[in-house]
Amino acid sequence: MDRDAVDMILEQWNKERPDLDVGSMGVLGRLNRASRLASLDVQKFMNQFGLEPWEFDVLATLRRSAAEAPLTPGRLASLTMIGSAAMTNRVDRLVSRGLVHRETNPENRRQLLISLTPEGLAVIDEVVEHHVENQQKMLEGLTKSEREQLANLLRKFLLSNNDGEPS
Amino acid sequence: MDRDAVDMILEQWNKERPDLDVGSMGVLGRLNRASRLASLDVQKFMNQFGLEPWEFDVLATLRRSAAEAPLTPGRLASLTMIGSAAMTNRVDRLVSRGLVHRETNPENRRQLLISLTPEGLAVIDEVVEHHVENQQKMLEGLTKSEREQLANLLRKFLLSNNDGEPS
DNA sequence: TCCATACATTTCGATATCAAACTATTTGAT
DNA sequence: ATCAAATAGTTTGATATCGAAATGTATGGA
Repeated sequence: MDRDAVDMILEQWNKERPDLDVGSMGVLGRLNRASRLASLDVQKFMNQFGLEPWEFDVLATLRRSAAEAPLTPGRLASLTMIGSAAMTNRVDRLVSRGLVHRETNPENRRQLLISLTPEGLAVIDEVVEHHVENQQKMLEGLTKSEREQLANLLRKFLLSNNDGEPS
Repeated sequence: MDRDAVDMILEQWNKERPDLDVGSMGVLGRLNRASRLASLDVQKFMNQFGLEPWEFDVLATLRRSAAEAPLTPGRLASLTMIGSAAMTNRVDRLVSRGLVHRETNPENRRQLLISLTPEGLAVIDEVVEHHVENQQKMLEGLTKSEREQLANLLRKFLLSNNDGEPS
């Protein structure tokens, strides 16, 4: 197995601070870098479709939640793990692009209901297809069995650290 | 094995778009969530020491690079994976906190050399010790063997996607 | 009915980032 | 030696985010 950037960092620490056990840093450092790398790839990919990653995020969340849609801004915010203030901004722009609808809930006028327009539905249904293909390409360096191992280890990590499931 | 938030998302996709193979989304989605979770933990941890994560990042990079220090802002920026403009800002504030030194390189006056002050050295040497302990806690849910597997799988992912090693 | 309280969302102020423009210095070709 | 191109860092302007305060709406008890 070849060495990566994190191996070098750990080696530097071992030279400077041999008293530290940096094994965990090897895991969490790579977790960070891998996530960043994947995000950059997604960014480049989405831009080819004229979308920002956050736009894809919102549209995809609405699309896959069709069974419980329409969603409120608050629920959308918690599902996409951003604050409600940021979601106001996102919805604003998606509305002005004609991809989502924002209407007050007649049954509770404190709430707004956000739903995909026909245009938004068409966009997300098209893009998500290419998106999963692109994700498969990103993981081509791993065998099917390795991908499953990785998913299982990450799931275990998430569960053991109380990853907040969307309530 | 218990189910996590990503399992639910994949299930939603399977209901709405059974034609899509979302296996890879299971890997990359968890990668994102895990990285985010770890970052939030680090943020909370660092705040207990009166540091922001970005401050720790810069100090740690300088500390572990002692053999090749002092570093220029540009090199620091590339090692910490941010733009040079952001590094100008970071160094400004670390200087004003008295944790690093900024001086022009007499041998090439285009460059600046950034180095830890004695105070900065004391801070990072203290904090990094607790930091690795905290990281170990985060990974307590995995066995030693699982942690190694995870590191190896992530390394393979990084290498197969040309993770830019710091030149 | 009225009002205090709770809730959902938006607005505001502050922060950190990036890309592009700008300044200063060095290098290299003539 | 001179000047154009390359390099290093900073400044500027725009963007997205967050937490806290503000706005508007609903609920429940007196």
